Amino acid sequence: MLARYNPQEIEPKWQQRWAEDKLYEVSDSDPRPKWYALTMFPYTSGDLHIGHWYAMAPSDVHARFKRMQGYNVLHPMGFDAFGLPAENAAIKRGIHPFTWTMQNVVNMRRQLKSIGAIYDWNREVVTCLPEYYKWTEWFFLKLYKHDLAYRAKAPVNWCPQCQTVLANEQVLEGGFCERCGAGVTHRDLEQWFFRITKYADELMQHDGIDWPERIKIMQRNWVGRSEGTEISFALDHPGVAEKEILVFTTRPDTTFGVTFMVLAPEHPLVAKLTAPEKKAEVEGYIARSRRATEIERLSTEREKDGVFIGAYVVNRLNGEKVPIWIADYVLMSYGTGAVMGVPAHDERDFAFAHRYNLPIRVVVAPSDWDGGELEEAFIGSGVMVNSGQFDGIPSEAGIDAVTDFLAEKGWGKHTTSYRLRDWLISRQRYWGAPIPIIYCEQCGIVPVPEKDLPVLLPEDAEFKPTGESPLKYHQKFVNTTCPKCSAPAKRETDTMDTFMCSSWYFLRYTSSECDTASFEADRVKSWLPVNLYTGGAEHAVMHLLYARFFIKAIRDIGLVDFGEPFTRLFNQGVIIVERQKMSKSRGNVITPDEYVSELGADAVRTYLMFIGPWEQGGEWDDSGISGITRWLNRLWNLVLTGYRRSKDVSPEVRQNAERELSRFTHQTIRRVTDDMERIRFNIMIAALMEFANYLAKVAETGAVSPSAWEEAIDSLLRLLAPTTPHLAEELWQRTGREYSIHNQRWPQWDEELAKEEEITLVVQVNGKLRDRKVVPASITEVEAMQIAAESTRVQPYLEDKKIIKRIYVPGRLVNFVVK
RNA sequence: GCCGAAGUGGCGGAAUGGUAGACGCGGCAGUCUCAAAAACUGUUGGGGGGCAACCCCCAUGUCGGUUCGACUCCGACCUUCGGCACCA
Repeated sequence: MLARYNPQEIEPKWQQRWAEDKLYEVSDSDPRPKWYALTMFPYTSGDLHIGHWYAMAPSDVHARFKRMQGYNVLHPMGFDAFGLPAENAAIKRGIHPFTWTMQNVVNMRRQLKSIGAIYDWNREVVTCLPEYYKWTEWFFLKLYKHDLAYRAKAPVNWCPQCQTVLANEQVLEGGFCERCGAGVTHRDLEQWFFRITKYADELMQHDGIDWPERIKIMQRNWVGRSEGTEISFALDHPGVAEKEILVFTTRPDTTFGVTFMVLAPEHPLVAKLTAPEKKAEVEGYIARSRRATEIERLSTEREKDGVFIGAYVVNRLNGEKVPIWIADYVLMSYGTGAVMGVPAHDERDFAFAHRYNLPIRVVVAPSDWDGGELEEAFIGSGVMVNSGQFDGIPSEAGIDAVTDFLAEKGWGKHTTSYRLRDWLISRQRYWGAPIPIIYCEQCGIVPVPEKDLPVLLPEDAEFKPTGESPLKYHQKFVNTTCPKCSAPAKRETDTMDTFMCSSWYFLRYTSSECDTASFEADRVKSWLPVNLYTGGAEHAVMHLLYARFFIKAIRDIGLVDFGEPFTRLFNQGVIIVERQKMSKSRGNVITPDEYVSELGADAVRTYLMFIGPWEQGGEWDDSGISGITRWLNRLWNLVLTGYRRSKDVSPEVRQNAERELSRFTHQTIRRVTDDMERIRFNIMIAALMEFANYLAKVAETGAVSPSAWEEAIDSLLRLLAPTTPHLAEELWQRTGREYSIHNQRWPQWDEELAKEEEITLVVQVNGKLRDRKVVPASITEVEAMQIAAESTRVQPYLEDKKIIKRIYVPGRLVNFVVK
């Protein structure tokens, strides 16, 4: 009696054996070529959900595939452990963020082990441990020293009721505090930034890296480079030192059409320029705009409103007085925080001018223009009019002509502007890596000396529900002495954005036990850059852009010798539940644990890969998982039920059957290998299913020799090993093969053996399918044409018609175009 | 709103300019069984025709275009998903 497939028994057994044998321990000195397969590490949210499995299981399959191909594979795992939810747990449930996080780590590590992946746990990193964040702080000091970190004012969400800073996530739709419901406003704080904009141009380049086109496009749009002109408008206002306001425009050719100027409400000149009688209105408008989110402010659908502040600038090109307005569709963080209003040639300005009855002056004439008023903004090109000495010039040429003229006069210059802003890393929170800076009254900003790192998070911080950053009220933490002059001084109480922790964790995996450096240079040199980085598509822009910036920055500092951290990138799609992204706060989390304990890790791994293209993700639906379980059972029975050769098979039939078996085997190896390389897991599984179905038929007929059968089974098991590591190992052992299958080589295919002998030739008339003919693969064009023309199914469509064209696609079809 | 994707049987999907629906789920019929479950076998896009082997027409979100030929390329629109800088 054949034993039943029992994953509950074999999976723990092999996981234990592999661990005992240290099968997946990675050696740095292994002479084989290296392959670094990195999966984005999970945030320590508490439980591994099915979305995590969707990220981890397929990437493990690919890493195992590379391993069998003969690479020394590093496929590490760790935890992104700082962040907001830990602090929320502290406030809500009175549990310390460290305790909460480490409990989660323990649970998630256990869950991760159930996947049956090749993680080498000796290399695990946990970003909230001092031995890790010491080096996060160290990197901050490096960036600071090389002038890549600076302080500036920036707005934060502020709840006046709770007296606290809120994350965007904590602000409900309509701008209300999630905790108390009060209206959230923005408040400016002095904060730390990294100069990512210094690398804007380089970040737009993705030369030499194999990334999905859509991700590259998103990153380029995020950086948003735009060529234009900075124009100075003359300012002469009593009691104001500034003598100009700068604007950025991509359309200097329309400068003669300026009829107003718009400043961002946050613009520093607004307070100085506002006329006394306008003060109340302006301040009211500013207060309102401080409550709007950036998405709201930039929406092109929202009605543009604004307020005249009662002051003017002068357009130097024509000497005209131009009224200054403020409007919240202008952001302080883009360009110069000021735009010139050219209603005739910009849609937003047109709407704005209409609303407030501002003049609309045409300065670029549309080709069919009658000199009258415009129905809508004309944003195309034409001939310049009403533009002084530039009249008659085509507006495209006018862009340079006006810019050159302005530059000559010292009134402007060609410049490049970016949508990308510098990276704000300050967080007014406890649970993050402290920013290692000390403020001394005498010496100013003083970095913590490297020998004093890490700046430790105090364990006994208070998590008052209405407080600000707990560090701010922790006297022992705040009060220190200046490293330079030893006078009493205060520590920075903000911590770092967690994207900082995740910008270098992949370096740490190479040297996780090293306590004398952030990483060992020779180990990073041999492992990095990462060969294949996989993770959620939700990280397409921010994390991936920050990590690229970080590596470029430390390359220029001289710490690494490469500029791109991830050679190949693959973003899997998002698993959604009830049409929404899975998240604890939405309460729609699907845990894999029950599936794993009931059906086994191999079944869950396989199912997740089978449900569709990995990059697409999709709605979670477990209705098909039984198909995978059935298939694994069939594989078990197929391999373990002894093969019986049929006696009444002629030598000729046997020879044909064996040739066909070998062809199918080699075609399958080719398909599976190709699908693995191209990360097309769903059709890879389908190919394996087809192979297994075919083998079942072969077993039924018994037409091939036992040795031919064994050869096919051998290939099948090797092809299965990455996807179903436990099942493959068990079957490998039960069929008397040498432990471990995971140290075996990936099978090779022979192109000759895989070759088809026959093809189906499709015959079309005017592109419509009319017949199919099975013909030898070696058929010539002349033969194919003849067979096609002679087809009795095709003939009726050719009668009384003239063939005007014959199309032949070798190995595929013949198409007669008739009239 | 802006940026990036996706839309194909009852369902997940396959087909990357050349046979639409591979593979799987579900359904239906059968085998086994006292019965059921499991397992196995067959069948399964819609409509029409034929006793039958089969044949014809329609069909890839909507509308239009390019091409001998379009799920695939181009344009417009609709719907859904991801991101929008403090969730990570």
